[in-house]
Amino acid sequence: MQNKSVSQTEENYLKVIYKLDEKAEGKISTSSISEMMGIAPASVTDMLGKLSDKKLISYKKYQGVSLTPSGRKTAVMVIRKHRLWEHFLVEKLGLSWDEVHEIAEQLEHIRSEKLFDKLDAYLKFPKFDPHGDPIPDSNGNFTNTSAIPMSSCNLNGKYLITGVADHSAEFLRYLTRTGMILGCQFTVKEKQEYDNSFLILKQGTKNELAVSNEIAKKLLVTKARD
Amino acid sequence: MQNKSVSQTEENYLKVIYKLDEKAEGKISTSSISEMMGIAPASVTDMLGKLSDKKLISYKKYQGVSLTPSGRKTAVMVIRKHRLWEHFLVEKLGLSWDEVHEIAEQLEHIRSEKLFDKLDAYLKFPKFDPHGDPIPDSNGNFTNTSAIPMSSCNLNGKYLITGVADHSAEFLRYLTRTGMILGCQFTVKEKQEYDNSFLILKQGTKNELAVSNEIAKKLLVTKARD
DNA sequence: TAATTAATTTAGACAAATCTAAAAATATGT
DNA sequence: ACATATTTTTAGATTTGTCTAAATTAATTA
Repeated sequence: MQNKSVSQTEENYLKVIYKLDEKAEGKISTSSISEMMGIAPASVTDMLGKLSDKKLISYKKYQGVSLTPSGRKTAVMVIRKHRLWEHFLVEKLGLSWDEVHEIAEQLEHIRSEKLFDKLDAYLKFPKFDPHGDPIPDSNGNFTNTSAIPMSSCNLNGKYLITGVADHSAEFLRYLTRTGMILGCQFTVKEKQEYDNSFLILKQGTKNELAVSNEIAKKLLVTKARD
Repeated sequence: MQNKSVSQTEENYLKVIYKLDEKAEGKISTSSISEMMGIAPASVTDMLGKLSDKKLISYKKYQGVSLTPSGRKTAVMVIRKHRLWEHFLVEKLGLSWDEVHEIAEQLEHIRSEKLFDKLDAYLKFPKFDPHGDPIPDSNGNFTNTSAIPMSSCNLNGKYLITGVADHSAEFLRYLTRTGMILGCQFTVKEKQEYDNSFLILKQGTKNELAVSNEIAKKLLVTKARD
């Protein structure tokens, strides 16, 4: 009953299933996986059979899939590697947060326990990646955060930007341009009724900044003490 | 006339062809590639056809192969990536020189110009990897060295260990155990006629060390000023 | 140089991961 | 609840990189 080896492709499927599970939008369907991966539904069905044979997912035809403990662990370890590399690329090599995802997609499949133990230590066991996503530790445990979407901030509340819900390069570059980067503190000055947009005042600045509801939904914040 | 994309597998073939070319043992044959890669000769023939179609090698049936400029460039860039990563793994992460090869074999296929520019700068543009092999710069130029095998050292000559001709983990661990690591300086005290072994005195030590011809052939040294 | 041996290539097959088109199962709407 | 629409699966094909066995070419040796 050995750990059968898991291919890169299989790792990618598990990662996507994990992410769909995390979103908790009910059943994980063949089509949702197909759509997220840009792969034909028939190909997904095929792979689900293989992952099921390897006991990485449980799968009944037409009924959607779920991760087994072993499949979940594999997925979490891929995510751990991805986020550790992203941290490295930004903090050590000085790449920007909008250009590390693609590179980390490649690096996340490197196989070497020891490498990742050493990398983790070298980076001082970071808890979060450059987008504010938690980095699971070597046992697969995540740090819990109480981040909420900016769209649910209270008037006059003081918050800290701690994450993003949209990882696209375009969105990240928009945030960089407007100075809404991780760690930035702000106070909600106004909440517009008609379009749910905000006027915020960033700490250390003078001019208020308008933030649309679209943007606010994609920004994750935590309450700062006033 | 675009750069067609080169698969990981193709990169590995080009790297092996490059290394066989470097050894300059005459014609690069199907069987030498087969042997070095542990892949059946028939499979190699097949791949040579593909590489030839892509103009990465020139290949006439039964006549052996040689790299085209484009194939050589690809090979050199793979070697550059491999050696940069090895340097990183040893100097930054603290892995030992006998355990980095396998990991670098995976890392050498990561695609991102920018990553390697940044990594190179981060490592301060190293000229040599942990085994003393030269790291080509971003234009593919190698630093020239005048290393010779230790087996051709002169009696009473003073030398510096600067490289290895055998990269196996076993050999590297043997060197580590006996303290014959890169940068170590020594003087040749005796040269045995009957077995071509040496007695050397390492700088800063008191006891002479016996080095068999087998070992001496696999150690690369440069003359030190006396 | 002719015969034998060795190296190389060809032919045909296979596994992994994908595709398209068609069939089957499930879900939806009046 | 039945007809229709959607989702999922099956079937069969394709590409890449590999294999073994057989055929062909080149090299060696008697």
